[in-house]
Amino acid sequence: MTSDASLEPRWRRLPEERPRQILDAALAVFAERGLAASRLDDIAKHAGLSKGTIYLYFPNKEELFREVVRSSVIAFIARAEEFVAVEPDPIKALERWMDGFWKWLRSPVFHALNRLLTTELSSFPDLQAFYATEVIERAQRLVRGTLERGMDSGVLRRMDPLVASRMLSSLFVMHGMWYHQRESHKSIAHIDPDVLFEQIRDFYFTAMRPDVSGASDQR
Amino acid sequence: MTSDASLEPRWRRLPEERPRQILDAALAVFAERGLAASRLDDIAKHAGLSKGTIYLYFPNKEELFREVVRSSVIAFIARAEEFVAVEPDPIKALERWMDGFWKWLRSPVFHALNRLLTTELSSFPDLQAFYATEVIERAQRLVRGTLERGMDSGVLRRMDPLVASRMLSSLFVMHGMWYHQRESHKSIAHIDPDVLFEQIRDFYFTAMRPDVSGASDQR
DNA sequence: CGAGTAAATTACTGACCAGTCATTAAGCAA
DNA sequence: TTGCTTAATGACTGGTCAGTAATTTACTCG
Repeated sequence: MTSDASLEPRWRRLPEERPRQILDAALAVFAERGLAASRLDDIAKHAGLSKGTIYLYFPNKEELFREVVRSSVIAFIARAEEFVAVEPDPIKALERWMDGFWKWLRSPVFHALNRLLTTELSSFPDLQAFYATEVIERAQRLVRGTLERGMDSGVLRRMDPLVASRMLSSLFVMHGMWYHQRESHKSIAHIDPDVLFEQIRDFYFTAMRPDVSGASDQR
Repeated sequence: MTSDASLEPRWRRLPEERPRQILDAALAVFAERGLAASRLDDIAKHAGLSKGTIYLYFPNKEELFREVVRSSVIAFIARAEEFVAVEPDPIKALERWMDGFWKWLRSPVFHALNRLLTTELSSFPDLQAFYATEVIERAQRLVRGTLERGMDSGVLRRMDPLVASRMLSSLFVMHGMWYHQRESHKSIAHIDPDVLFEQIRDFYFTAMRPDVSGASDQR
């Protein structure tokens, strides 16, 4: 309409930014419709590009998917590392982990990634292996270490730390998933996320409180 | 080859059994590939039929999917009802519920249904509503009642029973999901399901054991 | 400014698959 | 056995979409 608008180029050359844009758009679209139902044209439109452009940066749909998962998983690891405070008090360290974890679980990226992983991962053994070692085992090792410190110092009851870490994850991850499905989980829908967090945290620490006999320090 | 074989009809008329056969096959195929990636030809082959036959019993793919979910969910409810023992002792009642629930969670049907629900449910508001009221709320009400009885009689610590039931479900459902993803969850892979069950049950009951101080008031 | 090149677009093709329908065959009844 | 009903088949069609390639457009540098 105006001369300003007519001087604007229809599109710009941004080879540096394209991969990131495409991956972000692809994650969103894949998460909503699944791998098979996602059309490359939709991803392109979502990224404000044309389909052909995607093929300049990724060889095909499947490889784009691989890269989406890989990059998201790596982002998760990076973030997980942040949660791990260099905190001598194991209870405080756990609380910081829980807090960071809960924030992550409520993010759209977790929701998207989780949906993709639960459905498509079995078709991609390489991604599955990557996820198993680089996310699950790594995160578990991290939490387990803190839990062991808590048990050694007597602020947590003694039990298999691997089991203890699995229980912790169960509670948080499941609530994270429900949080994103509030439509079907009405009992969660109206509860403030922070309250939800406290419920989970308190429940866990109650389960882990030291045995009756040594009632020295309680949190 | 033999006269016996040549006398066998190429196919049989079984109008009574077809719908069930098709639904079973469809659940299996949908669960493995998702709605969009599942080909009607595959479902037909899986059921030992031709594609055309499916269209004699279901108007289209989407409606077949709806019916698959509906019938599976109804089967779940029926089964859930079985778990609820008419057991006066709330602890024993809970244990029976846990046992039945854990068996169900480990079944292929749960795995299939769960995958479908997490991915496709958002596109089917009617199914979502059905699932919310007929499964989640109903099951929750059931467990909550038993928990309340346990709290009243003093064998369980007092807390919001709705929260207590959510925590119970979290632990079991999440472990159920991991059980079906043992490939990615190596720490679970080598553990006997019964041991896993005991770990979850014990953890939960420890979390719910009555407070240290007031071990007196029993009714 | 052009001329060159790299980025992005768009129109196209071939494969795939949901849904249809004309044909075949099973089973039944007389 | 024959003829009728209807279950079941499978070849076919039309639309959709991944991937390609010819073309256009933005940018750069002499």
